[in-house]
Amino acid sequence: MSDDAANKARDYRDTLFLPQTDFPMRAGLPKKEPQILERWAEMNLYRRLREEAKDRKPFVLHDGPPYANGHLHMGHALNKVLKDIVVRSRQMGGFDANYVPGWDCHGLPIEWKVEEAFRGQGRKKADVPPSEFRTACREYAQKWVGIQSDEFRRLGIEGDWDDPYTTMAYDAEATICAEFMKFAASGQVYRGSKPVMWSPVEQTALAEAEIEYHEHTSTTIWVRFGFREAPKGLEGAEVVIWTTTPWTIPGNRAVCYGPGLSYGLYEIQEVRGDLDFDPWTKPGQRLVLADALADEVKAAGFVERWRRVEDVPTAKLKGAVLDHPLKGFAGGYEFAVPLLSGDHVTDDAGTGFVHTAPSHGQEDYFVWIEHGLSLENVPYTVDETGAYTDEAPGFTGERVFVTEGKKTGRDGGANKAVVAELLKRDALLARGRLAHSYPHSWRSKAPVLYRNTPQWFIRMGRVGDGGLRDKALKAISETAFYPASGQNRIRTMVEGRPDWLVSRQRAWGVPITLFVGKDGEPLVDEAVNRRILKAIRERGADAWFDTDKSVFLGDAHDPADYEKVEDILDVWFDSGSTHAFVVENRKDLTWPADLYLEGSDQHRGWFQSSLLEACGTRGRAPYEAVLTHGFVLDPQGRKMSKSLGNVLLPEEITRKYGADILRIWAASADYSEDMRIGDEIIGSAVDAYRKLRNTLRYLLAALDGYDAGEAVPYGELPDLEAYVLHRLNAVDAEVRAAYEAYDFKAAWRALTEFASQDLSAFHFDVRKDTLYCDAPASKERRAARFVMHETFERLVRWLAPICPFTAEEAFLVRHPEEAESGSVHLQLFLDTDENWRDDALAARWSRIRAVRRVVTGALEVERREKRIGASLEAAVLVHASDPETRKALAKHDLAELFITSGAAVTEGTAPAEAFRLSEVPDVAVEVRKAPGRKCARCWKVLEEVRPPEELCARCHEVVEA
RNA sequence: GGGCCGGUAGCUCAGCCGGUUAGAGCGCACGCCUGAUAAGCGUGAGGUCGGAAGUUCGAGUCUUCCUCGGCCCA
Repeated sequence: MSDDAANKARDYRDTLFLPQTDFPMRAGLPKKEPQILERWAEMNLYRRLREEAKDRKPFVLHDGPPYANGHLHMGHALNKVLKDIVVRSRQMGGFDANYVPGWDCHGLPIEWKVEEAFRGQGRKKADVPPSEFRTACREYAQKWVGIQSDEFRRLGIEGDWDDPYTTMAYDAEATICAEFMKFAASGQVYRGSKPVMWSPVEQTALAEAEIEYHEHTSTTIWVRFGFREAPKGLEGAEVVIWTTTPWTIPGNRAVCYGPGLSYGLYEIQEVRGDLDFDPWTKPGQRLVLADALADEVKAAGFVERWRRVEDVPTAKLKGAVLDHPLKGFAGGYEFAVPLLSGDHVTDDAGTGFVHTAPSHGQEDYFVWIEHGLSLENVPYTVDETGAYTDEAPGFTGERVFVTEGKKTGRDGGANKAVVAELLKRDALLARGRLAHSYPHSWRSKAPVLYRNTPQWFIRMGRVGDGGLRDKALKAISETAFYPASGQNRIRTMVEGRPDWLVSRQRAWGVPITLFVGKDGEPLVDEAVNRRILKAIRERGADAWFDTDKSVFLGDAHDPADYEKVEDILDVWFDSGSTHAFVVENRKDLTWPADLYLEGSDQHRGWFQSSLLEACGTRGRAPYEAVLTHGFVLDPQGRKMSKSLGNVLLPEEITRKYGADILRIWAASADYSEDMRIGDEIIGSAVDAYRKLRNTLRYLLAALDGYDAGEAVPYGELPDLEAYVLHRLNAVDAEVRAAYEAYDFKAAWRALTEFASQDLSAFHFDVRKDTLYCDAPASKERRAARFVMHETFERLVRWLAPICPFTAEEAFLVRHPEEAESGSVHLQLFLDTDENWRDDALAARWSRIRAVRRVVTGALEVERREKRIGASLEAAVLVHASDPETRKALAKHDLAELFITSGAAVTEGTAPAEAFRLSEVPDVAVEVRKAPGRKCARCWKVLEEVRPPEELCARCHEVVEA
C-alpha cells in the first residue's frame, strides 16, 4: 500500500465543523407559501402588526379599488405587490403602515353581467324590478370581492382582509351621497345638457364601450346656406355643407370652417346637360368651398364648368352669419346661424364647411361651448325613441330610425322629410348615398344616434377664477409624484378637461340624491339631506329609489314643487370619494393619505377623480404623494390580449414558481415604464431567487448552533470581518434609501449584488477554511460567525418586503424560539452601528480585491495548462510596484484571502511572463505549485505536513483538542 | 392627429452636472472543485447605447427630426 492510499484511508471529515441546516436548498414555494399563509392567519399577523406599531407614526397607503369583476390579471398583481412592498418596508422602517384594501363595486360592467344572467333566465332587464336588479348586482360584486380577496392574499399581500372597504357598503354609499351634497350645497353642481350616444331601440344612453362599429348606408346631402348679411364680395354667394345625417338639419345652429384651410368663391357657368334629369345646381350660383374639395363638389353637383372667382380668406368668414336653410318653414327656423372657426374641420371630405348641431355631436357641442354660446339655445330635437319633438318644428313625430319590428334600425321618416323640405326650399345642391362605418349598439345591433339630454355637471371653472380647476392645480403642485413626470401629465389634463359630467342613466350605482325645484336649481336643505343620508345609511342606495319624495322633503317643502333626480352618479365619483369614507372615516387611518399608487392610466382616472372630489370639498388633495407604474406587456412589448394569445396570469406563476418569484419580478423591474413578463424573464427571477436562497442557506448552515456569546468586540475583529461590517453599513444605507424612495429595483440590486459578490463569492469562500477547520473557540472562527450573524439578521429583513415568504421561512429556521408566534414581519430594519463605517478600510479592501482578481486570473492560466486544479495546489507571488498596494496587502494572510496554500508580496520587477490585468496596472502575479504535502484535513499544501498523520500544524492542534 | 413617457449586452438594470478602451447581476460557453453539491468558485464571449442630422475640442448623456412601443385623449 502506498502512502497516498494510506492518506485516503484516514478520513478527517468528522473532525470538521461543517455547516448544517434544515433550510432546504429547493424551496418548493407553490406548496410552502400556502402553509406560511395559514400560519400568518392563525397567529393573526395583521392584528399583531397593528398592535406592535400602535404608537408609531402612521403611514397610510390608500388602496385604489380594483373593479369587483373577474379574476386577477397581471396588472392587478403588479399593483398590489408594489403596494405591499411599500407597506412592508414602511412598517419595518418604523411606521405603522396600515393597509386597508378595497373594491369598486358599482357600474356598467357588473350591470351587463347581471343583465346577461337575467337574460339567461329569459328575463329582460325591463321586466326585472329595479330593486331586484340592484340586489343581483350587489351579490355579483360580493362574489368577486371574495374571489379577488383570496387571489390577492395568495400573493402575500398583507392588509385588513377581514374588514376591507367597498363602494357598495351602505355606509360608503351614504358618504358618497353626502360628498355630492357638499358639491351641490356649495353651488358647484349644475344641470346642463350634452349630446350622448343614445340607442332609440333600447331607449337608453350608451357608454363608449357599449358601441360597436358596423357598415351603414347613409343618405348624404350637400346643403346651401345663404348669408344673412353677406360679407363684402360674397353678395349672393352661399356656403355649402355636407352631411351624412340629414335628420340633424333641424338641429343645426352653426356652420364651422377650418381656420387653416384655403377657401375660394366658385361661380357655376354650366351644368351637365347629358343627364336624364335636371341637376339642382344652376348656372350663376356662387358657392364658397374649400379649394381642396371643390372638385368633389363640382362632380357631386353635376357641374360642367365653373370659374373660381377669387380667394375667400377665412378672415372674411369670421363673424359672418348665415340663414338656416329651413328659414320660413313652420315658423321655427328664423334664428341666425353663425360661422364658427373650428380646428376639427378638415379638407379630407365634404366641403370644408361643417354643419354643426350641438345636440347631435360631440365636436359640435364642444365647438359651441368653446365659442361661449349658451346651451339654452341648444334644442332637444329628438326624444328617447328618436322621434322629432316639437323643437323640430314641422317634423314632429318623424323618427330617425325604425325602432320596432322587422325593419328595426332602418331609416325612419326623418331623413326623407327633411330632404323633401330642403328640396322644396331649393336649399339642396346634391344628394347621395354613402356606406361607412357607423356606431351601433352592441346589444341590439341597431344604429345609434347622438341626442341631447339633460345631465348633471360639476363646474371646473376657468384658470385664474379660484374655482375647482384652480384648487386642483394648486393641489397638484403641492403633491410629490413618482416618477416626477406624472405631475406634468395630470396638470395638463386638469388644465384642459371639461366640466365633470357626473350623471348616468343607469341602475347600479349611487343615486344623485337631489331634488330639483321649479327653477331648475337643486334644493339645498340640511334637514332634507339628513333624512336622505339616514335612510341610505340604513338601507343602502335603494332607499332613495324606494322612498316617496314627500318622506324626504318633509313638511317644509311641497312635493309637487320638486322633481326627484333618478340618475345615478358616475362611478368615478364613487371611487373619488374613497378618501372620505375610508381614509377619513376609519379610525385606523389618517387623512390625507401619504401615498396613492396606481397604474399610469389613473392620471385620468382615480388620481384625478379623488383630487377633484377632495379639492371641491376640502380644498386640497387627499394624498401627499402619487406613485404610478406602467403596464404589463408580453416579452415583445405588446399588450396582453386574448386575441394575441399572449396572456400570462399571476395564478400560473404562483402555481408553477411561487408568489415570491412574481414579487421578485415586480421588484426588480423598472415600474416607471411598462414592464415585460414572460418565461425567460420569470426564469431570471427564478435564477436570482435560487442564488439568494442559497446565500441565506449558507448563512443558516454556518450559524448552526451559534450563540450570542460567540460575539467578538468590533475592535478585535479581523480586518476582513471589519470590512464586511463596513459593507453591511453601506448596503443598509443603500437599501433603506431605496425603499424610502420607492426604488425597489435599487433595493433588490443592492441586496442581491451584496449577497452574491460580497458574501457568496468572497466572504464565505475565504472563510470556509476558518469555519470548517478552525477550533470552534478560535477567535477568527467566532469573529466570522459573529459577522455572519449580523449579516443574516440584516439580509433577511431587507429581503422581507420583497420575498415575505422566503424571508419568513429563513427567519424561523434561524429563530426557532419564534416558531410559536414570531415573524420576520414584526421586526424592524436593524440599526447599523455607524462605527462600522470605515472608508479608509474599504479603500484598502478595494485594492486587495483588485489584486485578488489578478491572482484568480493567474490561477486560471495555470488551470488551463493543467498545472493545477484546486487553487490550494498553488502558491502565488504578487509583484506590487505601488507602495499603497503593498501597504494594503500587508498584515493579511494573503494565502487565506486568495485560497491558495502560499502567498507572498514583493516589490521587485516582475518577469515578463508574470500574469497581469490591464485594469490593475501595478500588479503582476506568478504562480507556482505549492511545495509540500496536502493536509488530509484542510487540503492546504504545506511543507509542514508529514506522514503518517498527514496534517498541518493547525489541524493537528484542532484534532488533538 | 394631440398630451405624456420610453427604446443601453440574450434578460433585468447602472451610467451623477456631456470627458479616457460603456458597467453590474443573471443567463450562455469553457474550466475548476466535490466538505454550500439539482450547490459553490473562476475565466470568457456578447453592445455601431432604436435611426438620422446638429451643437461641441468631445454625446449613451444636450437639440431637432424620424422610427418603434406604451398610457391617456381626439
